[in-house]
Formats: sequence, structure tokens, C-alpha cells
Amino acid sequence: MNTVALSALAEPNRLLIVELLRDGPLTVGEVADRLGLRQPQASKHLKVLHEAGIVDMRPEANRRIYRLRPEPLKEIDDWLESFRGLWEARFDHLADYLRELQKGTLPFPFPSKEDES
Amino acid sequence: MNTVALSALAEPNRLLIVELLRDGPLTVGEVADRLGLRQPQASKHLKVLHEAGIVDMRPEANRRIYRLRPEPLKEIDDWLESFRGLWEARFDHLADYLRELQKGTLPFPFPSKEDES
DNA sequence: CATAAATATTCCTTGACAGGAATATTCATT
DNA sequence: AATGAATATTCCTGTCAAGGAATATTTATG
Repeated sequence: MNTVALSALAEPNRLLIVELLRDGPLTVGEVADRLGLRQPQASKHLKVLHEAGIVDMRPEANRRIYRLRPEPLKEIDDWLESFRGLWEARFDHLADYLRELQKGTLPFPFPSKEDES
Repeated sequence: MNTVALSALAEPNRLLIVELLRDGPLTVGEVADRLGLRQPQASKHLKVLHEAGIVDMRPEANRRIYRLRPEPLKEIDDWLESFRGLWEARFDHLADYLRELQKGTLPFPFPSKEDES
């Protein structure tokens, strides 16, 4: 998998920008206003998102309108698909599992997250 | 959304570690071997993944066995769900759309990605 | 043509992070 | 107790990314 899109999304303000653009295209100024960013930072973040292919841009007179592109997000989604089995494990045989657990015949009784240091 | 897991995954070696662990738990040494990393770097990356909640750890005598945790990945997956409409747009009304486009009544005939500088 | 609005870019500083090398820690084995 | 194996931690260094401030660029408008 490509880590370019992930790096771009790992910055909190950029993640918020992406969530904003989910509801439709916005100009730089609108993004800056709604997130309380200074204009140059909004421009810079949008530039990073653009270079990562996460947004489109189209000039409209004075302004620049940025719009979300689906492809990189879909790519991450596709990657996650190969992990979906992890949390979609079925509970059809939960009773059986617990029985085995009690007999102490199972290999991996991991501690819960909370038990760890 | 939380960016902790995203930051952890944005590092190429860590992303590879996660892909390795998809097929089952591994020790530090096994991770290092399979990715051609030095042991300390493997330990450090696993530490970051652990702090991000992406992996479990359980000591086994001399070794430490790391295992993937579903929760953070599922969290990202859930977040992406709100964007899925972007690439699952239906084409039922494509003909209508093209007709409107020809009449020049539509607001957003964006340039293609390739047209951009 | 001068000015203002919207946006991009540059420069600077600071903090985080990754890898390398060395060392510390923990546990099993003899 | 001494040694070795597996792992963690520390220290160092270089790189990179983010925000602030200032400035450049582009376009509309009077």
C-alpha cells in the first residue's frame, strides 16, 4: 500500500479539511474560516492534500475551489478490506469457544488491553 | 476521528509490519527477519504500534509475541464508511446527467486529474 | 492604472521522528 | 553464578514537517 495518502490524513487539520469537503467543494477562505486556520496554513494543507491526490482544484476567477477525490480514500478502504475478517469474526461458535477456553486447551488467552502496562 | 492510528500506519515499515501480522502473531525477531530490519528498529516500531493500540503483546519466556488488534483498523474503516458514497455513486441517471451537461446547465464540469499542473 | 481581495510562496524557527550504534534488561540453560 | 539469546532502551544525528510572519501573485473592480 501507498503511505502518501495516510501521511496526508495523519495531520489533524487535514483530516478535518477532508471531513469538511465531504459535504461539497469549498474555497481556501471557506476552509480557513470554518476551521479557524490562517489563510496560509489552509493553503499549505490543501497543497499537501492535492499532492497526495486527495483533492481536486479548479480556479474560479479570484478563488480556488477544492474538491474531494474518491480514489485515495477508496484505496485505503480496499486495503482495509483484507483486515475486515478480524472484526467480522462470527460468533456462531462462541459457546464452543468458551468451553474450550475453560478446558485450557486454547493457545491464545491474551490479556485484555487494559491489563497491559 | 483520532489520528493516532493513522500516524502509526503512515510509516512504511510499520505498515508492512501490520500486513505481516494480518496472518498471525509474530515475535520481534521474526518481524525483524522478514522485513530485513535491525532488531532495535523492529522493537521501536512495534512499540509505536502498541502505543497506538494497533498491536497486543504477550511475553512468552524470552520472547514477546505481538498480535494485531482489530479496533483501530475498524475505527478507520468506520470513518471511511461515511465517504463510501463518493465512489459508490450510482450511474442510473448518467444519461440524464450528460444531457444536462450538454445544455450547459451544470455547475461543476471539473477538469480531469491529468489536466492539472 | 491603482487598489483591494483571494490565494500562494518564501523564510525562519522549533519540535518530532527515524535510523545507527551501543548498552541495558530479562530469562533460560548449564 | 556465568553465559547466551531475545528484546528494550538510550544517545546521537540528520531530516522533515508545521506554524508564524511577511511577501508575492493573480484577478476583479473602480
